[in-house]
Amino acid sequence: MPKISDEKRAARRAQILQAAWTCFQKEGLHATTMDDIIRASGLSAGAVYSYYPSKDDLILAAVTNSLSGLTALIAPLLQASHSPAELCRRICSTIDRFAEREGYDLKRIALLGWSEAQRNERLRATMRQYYLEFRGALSAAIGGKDGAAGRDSEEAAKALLSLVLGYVVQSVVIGDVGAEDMAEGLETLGRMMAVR
Amino acid sequence: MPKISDEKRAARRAQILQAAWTCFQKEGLHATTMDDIIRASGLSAGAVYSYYPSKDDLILAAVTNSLSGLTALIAPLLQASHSPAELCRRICSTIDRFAEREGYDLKRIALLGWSEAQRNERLRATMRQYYLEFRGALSAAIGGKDGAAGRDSEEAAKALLSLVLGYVVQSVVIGDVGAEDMAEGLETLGRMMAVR
Amino acid sequence: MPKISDEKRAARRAQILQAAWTCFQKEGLHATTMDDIIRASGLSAGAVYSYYPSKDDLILAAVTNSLSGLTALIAPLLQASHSPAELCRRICSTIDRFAEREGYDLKRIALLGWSEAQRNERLRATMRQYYLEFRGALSAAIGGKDGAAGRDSEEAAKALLSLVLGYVVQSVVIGDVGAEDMAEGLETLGRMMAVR
Amino acid sequence: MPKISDEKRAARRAQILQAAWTCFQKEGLHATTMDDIIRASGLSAGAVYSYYPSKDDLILAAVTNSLSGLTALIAPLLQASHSPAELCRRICSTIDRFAEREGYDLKRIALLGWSEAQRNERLRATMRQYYLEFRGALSAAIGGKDGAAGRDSEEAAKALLSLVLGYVVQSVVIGDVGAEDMAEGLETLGRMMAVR
DNA sequence: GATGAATGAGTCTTCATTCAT
DNA sequence: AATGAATGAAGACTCATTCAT
Repeated sequence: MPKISDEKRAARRAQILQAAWTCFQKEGLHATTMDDIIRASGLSAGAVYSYYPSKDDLILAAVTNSLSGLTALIAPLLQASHSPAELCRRICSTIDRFAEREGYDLKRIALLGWSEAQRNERLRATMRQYYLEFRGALSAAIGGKDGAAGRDSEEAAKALLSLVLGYVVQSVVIGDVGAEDMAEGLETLGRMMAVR
Repeated sequence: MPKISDEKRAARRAQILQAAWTCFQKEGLHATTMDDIIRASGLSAGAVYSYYPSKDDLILAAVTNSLSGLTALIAPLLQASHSPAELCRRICSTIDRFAEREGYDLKRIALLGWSEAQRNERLRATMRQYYLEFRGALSAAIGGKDGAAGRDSEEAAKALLSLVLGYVVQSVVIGDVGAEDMAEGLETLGRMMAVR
Repeated sequence: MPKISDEKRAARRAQILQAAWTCFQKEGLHATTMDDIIRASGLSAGAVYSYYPSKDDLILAAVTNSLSGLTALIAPLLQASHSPAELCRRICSTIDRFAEREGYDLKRIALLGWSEAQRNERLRATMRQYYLEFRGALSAAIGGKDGAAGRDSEEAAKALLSLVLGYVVQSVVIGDVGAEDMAEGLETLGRMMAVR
Repeated sequence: MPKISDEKRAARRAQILQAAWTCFQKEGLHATTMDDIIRASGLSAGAVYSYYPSKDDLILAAVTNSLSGLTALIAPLLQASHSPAELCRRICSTIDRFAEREGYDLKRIALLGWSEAQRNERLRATMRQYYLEFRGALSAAIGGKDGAAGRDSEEAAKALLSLVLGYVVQSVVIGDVGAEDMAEGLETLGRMMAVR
């Protein structure tokens, strides 16, 4: 029987993760020092290190956690039957809503994560896996509609994922895009190609 | 060594930038030390610092330089009349080709830049400006075709840019996408929406 | 290492300050590197920096500390009633004695401090305040004797302070003066002026 | 026959020294970089180094030069017959006047020099020699009056020199003293001792 | 003689991590 | 289990001096 209950442990981990998130997104992954996180968490250095044995673990956990949090929110959207544009709009909106939570902006974390993934093997593998699964779900959601899964819906899912990822980039780097833009832009592009 | 010629100066700057690129993309922006760059450049610390007064300047120059190099390659594509899917394919292909140059991968630099832009004012402004102009050119290239500029082609350009940015992200983070996927995926999505 | 006691903290600060003093007076303020001090203190770089956040802080602390140490020694002299010459002799002797402590020469520190004060705002303010107070006490000690405070004793205090400061300079730069010289020199000057 | 005339050489040396003075007094001896001096002098690095082979030489030259400049101004005062107080007033006034010259404050240079002398053998020897001679002249000027040179006038000269040196320190560090204060303060002290 | 670009050892400081208490 | 003081290996940057042209 551990001296500390499992719930307590989980609560501590969440507390630390929350502090890390807040710091990471405010300062970036590298400009954030362990001391920043330690202070923000209200715990001692030793305590933080007993829960997360290194800064890299904390980064991995922060990214993983935010990714799976998002998945939970998006999964339901993929069950219903929507047009690609509608699906795109809903996914982007959901990301926006997720991003608005106190002290935590998923979009910024995402950009930080992609950057970090380039030199962090474990993080890269985790993110790769996540995006692969997400894209698979996207493919199923699209392809399921007309039974024509396979190559076509794979490519469509890649394009759709790009729209979502590109939306995140534009939001953070340019800042003047909304979920509507993606959906309606996609429809316009569709019409332009149909005209031919 | 009396006054150095302007060409020589430019050559030195390029030499340093090349060294910085190589290191940045191999190690990431922060894991790369000035010492790495100095050693890779074959110059002394003082020499490097006399050309670029700080690491941040070097980062800004590396990103700016890669962005404008890309612009030069992409601009011609925007003059010809292509369908959105075709345009998308060509842009992505061009990025791929640009990325294949020795010791220099634009896509990775892009991800690093987006991440860094979040805490580097100057870099953020520079990138924002660049993407805004690129998207403007995209809008003109699309809208010009059927005379329907304005809101519609703005949104279409936003979607198209997302496709390209998302392509970059998927290339680096997942690694299994090609320019074809974006183009054909977009066409499939168009068909799916037309069917309705 | 859990919370350290206040005495221990103070002891550490003193230990570092002592190391700094020794180095400063041996090498001068700027020729002394933080590494010198760190090595002399027997602590690690991080430890030293956790007690004094910068080299400037260490300089300020070293000067302030030596000034206030001296004050404690001189204050009693100002209570008793002495002729100006006698007062001058006693102050200079006290400085000499203070200077003889192991690894610490107040006179040299003083010269270093005056020099540094010219480009260190905080140090300048601190020293100015100290000398002003010391001169005030001198004025009171002199003026109190014959009830003639005011302008006269102010000027006399300025002259007396000069005698002391000049004694410090001559001691360090020339090296052939003693407390006696100041006292008897002053008396001689007095006699020379009285004769007229 | 040198390629450059002797006058030209001397002019160049003076030009460099003037630049050095200005920088030294503005920034201090160590905060002034050779580059500062080089830029202020309007010459090239190589040129400056051909006239003064090191920064230490420049420091020594700047201090020596200012000391001998002062000597020239003070020497005449020592010829005339003045009371000690009067002599003190005149010397201090002369220093003040000397200090007011454009871009050059003797007092500040003096403090910098004393500090530097502690770790610069050559500078220390030079200054020591200068002050010894100055004090000798002082002793002669005082002692000459009543023919009683020797121990008494030696001590009186030491005290008088202290008055002057202390005046410089108080001027720079406190800032509220004038030549009058020294003279009248000395007279007051004399009277106070005579009363006894 | 003059130039100024280049050198590179040396400076101050930070910060992820450990471990004695 | 928890604490937080201590560690020390880097890191970014500077600057007196040199020497090829």
